[in-house]
Amino acid sequence: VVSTASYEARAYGVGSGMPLRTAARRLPNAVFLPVDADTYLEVSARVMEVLRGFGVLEVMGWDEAFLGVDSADPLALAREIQSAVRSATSLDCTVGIGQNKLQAKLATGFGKPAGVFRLTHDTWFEVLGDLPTSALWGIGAKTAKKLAALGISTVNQLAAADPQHLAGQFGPATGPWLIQLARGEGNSVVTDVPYVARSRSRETTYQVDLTDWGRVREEVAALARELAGERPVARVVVKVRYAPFFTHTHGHGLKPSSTDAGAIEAAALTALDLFTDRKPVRLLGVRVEYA
DNA sequence: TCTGGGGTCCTAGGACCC
DNA sequence: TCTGGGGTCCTAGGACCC
Repeated sequence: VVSTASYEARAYGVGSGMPLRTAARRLPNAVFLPVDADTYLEVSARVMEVLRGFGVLEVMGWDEAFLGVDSADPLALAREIQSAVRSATSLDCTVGIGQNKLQAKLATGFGKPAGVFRLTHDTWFEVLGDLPTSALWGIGAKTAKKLAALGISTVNQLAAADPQHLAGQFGPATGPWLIQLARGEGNSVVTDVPYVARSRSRETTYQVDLTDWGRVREEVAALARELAGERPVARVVVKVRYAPFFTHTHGHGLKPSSTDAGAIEAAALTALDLFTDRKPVRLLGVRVEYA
């Protein structure tokens, strides 16, 4: 699928997640480039180093980070950051400014491409109030649809909703959290403490569906072995996507937890044994959860 | 439009215990 | 013989994000 697309390509309806076949049909003369993860990682590290010079940095991915800064003139600081990144890497970036991470994240969307945008508690509703709930960071297509069925379509409407009612519909944590989102309220703590992963996984979609279960076992064993490392594994979860795109998972705990590749492989195969369906397999995945 | 790979967090139901 | 109420843990699935 398409990882990302230039703004020129987006104008023709090509974007992230789209099957390459579809993209090629919409834009037959587009330039298609392979993913070059090593280069992205290297350039990302250079950008992050520049940003670290400006404040507390919380890295969110290859191309995104929160910077914790108090500034009397945040717009000027944003321009400074952009020119520092540009001179170090010749890359453009967008800076979103907010009074918390939610506001900064959403402001970034309004600043693209390569601009600066600022959101505050005072401007929140004026900018976002009439937008669909899916404009919020954390509300996707499914939740937006469910909210719409309850008569809640805009950010304003969600901000005015009853937390108890939404708790009943979405669960005790998620319901009230949705309303906080709509009010522009959220965490403003930016932290640079090194992130410790809860899990690691490997998965593969096969170009030709797997029909031989012996082969399925071999593939799962190989994926599991790739995940063995320094950290003790407490649980192994196997994912199987059958040809018609139905996906299921089964897991198996390791007691005691272990770093041993053989033990991790054995746990994966035990989990795989919980699958009894022998339909053609499109994807296999293994995830290890750390103690 | 026939749908990648790597993650996180929350929910609901069942098992089990007191 | 069948039963309440509360709590914790485990598991599979769902939703979302980069």
